[in-house]
Amino acid sequence: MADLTGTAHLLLGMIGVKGRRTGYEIKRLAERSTRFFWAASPGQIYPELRRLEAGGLLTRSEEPHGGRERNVYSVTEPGERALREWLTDGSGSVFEMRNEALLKIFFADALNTEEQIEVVREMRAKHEAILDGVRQATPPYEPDRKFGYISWLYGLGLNTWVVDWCKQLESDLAEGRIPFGFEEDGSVAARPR
Amino acid sequence: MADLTGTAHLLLGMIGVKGRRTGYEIKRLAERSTRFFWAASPGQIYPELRRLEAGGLLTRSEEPHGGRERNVYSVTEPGERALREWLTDGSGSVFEMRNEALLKIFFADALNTEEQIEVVREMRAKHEAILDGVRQATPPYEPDRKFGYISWLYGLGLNTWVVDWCKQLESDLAEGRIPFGFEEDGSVAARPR
DNA sequence: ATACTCATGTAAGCTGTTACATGATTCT
DNA sequence: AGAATCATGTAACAGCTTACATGAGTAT
Repeated sequence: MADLTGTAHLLLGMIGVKGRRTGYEIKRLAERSTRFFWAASPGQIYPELRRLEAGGLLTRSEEPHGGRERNVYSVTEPGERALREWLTDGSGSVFEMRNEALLKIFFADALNTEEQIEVVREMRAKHEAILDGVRQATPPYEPDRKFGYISWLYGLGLNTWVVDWCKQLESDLAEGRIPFGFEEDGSVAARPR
Repeated sequence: MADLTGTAHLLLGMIGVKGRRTGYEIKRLAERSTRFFWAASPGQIYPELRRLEAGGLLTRSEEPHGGRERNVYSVTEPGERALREWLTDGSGSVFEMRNEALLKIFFADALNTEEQIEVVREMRAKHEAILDGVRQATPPYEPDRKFGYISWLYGLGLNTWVVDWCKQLESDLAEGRIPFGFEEDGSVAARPR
């Protein structure tokens, strides 16, 4: 089977580590867990499940619920091997970020102080909203599945850090206490953080 | 002009806030500044500049350097308005993250302790590499452009936080000191971080 | 009866990347 | 002379999102 996409690894993991599942279940699971660091949309999930089935990494069993269609997927041996391989291959892993609010901050020299503060506030609001989402998605107690909880803690910690960073910057800007002063001699007087 | 893409805002900002520039200059600037939170590839930059010109937000002036083609772009009045509007519209801003190493951690229950630590180490290595890149891109002294420096500090701070988080988790795993214990009664004894 | 959730999927389109192509200039 | 950098661009493709379509079961 050719190179797997990000979504493929997500599906393989969800089914391989957490057990046999339908596309719908994975969709909901992803919405409340991996969404913040690895999003997956239904338009991607369903076709990818079929591809993985065609590639022999998953098997599908039709288990209708009444007259309602339902496809439950399980991992095959090759699928399990592919999953383990991915988890342990030490490959240079993808890390990407798109932060529009930070891009605005990058260009904020063009704004007055009021507006600058507003941009930072906007960024903080964004991450506070994410924090709300993370908190609502507190994982259930599963002693043999600690790593769901660990990555949840990451989301909590990271976004809290960002919110604090914004607060600090907001107050620095509001009180004219410019964060790190540029000295007359050209040196940068970095404020310890 | 229709809704602007992310790249369009980047270009508008680079030219509008930092002054008239060629596509090549923007490409290099983005590589050492916005890359970490808003990437842009040449295959996107050049066509988008042309689109913005066609839309009347930029003007192009041909200024060949010897026999070497060179297009310098400046912001028009509508372009400046569009830039200001974007910077101050308080729109719900994009924040996206794709963190493959964290996805592996999410599924790490399927691994043994050795392998789990290795996955975390991988994640740390990634962010240490990013930190190197950020440090090498230390912005120059520009007293009237503090916000380039501020967003640089963000990159420094954020990635340092992640590296520390990984270190903590690694040692917790290595010393069998499992981070936050699940108690017999089902409660979670969260270790303060 | 109605709305919501379960459940699966497709089609169109957007955004972006990678790889390639071209050619001039400058540095070593 | 050769390598690196300046400079612009295109073509193909990958990946993902949005919106739509369909229909059955369940709760109010």
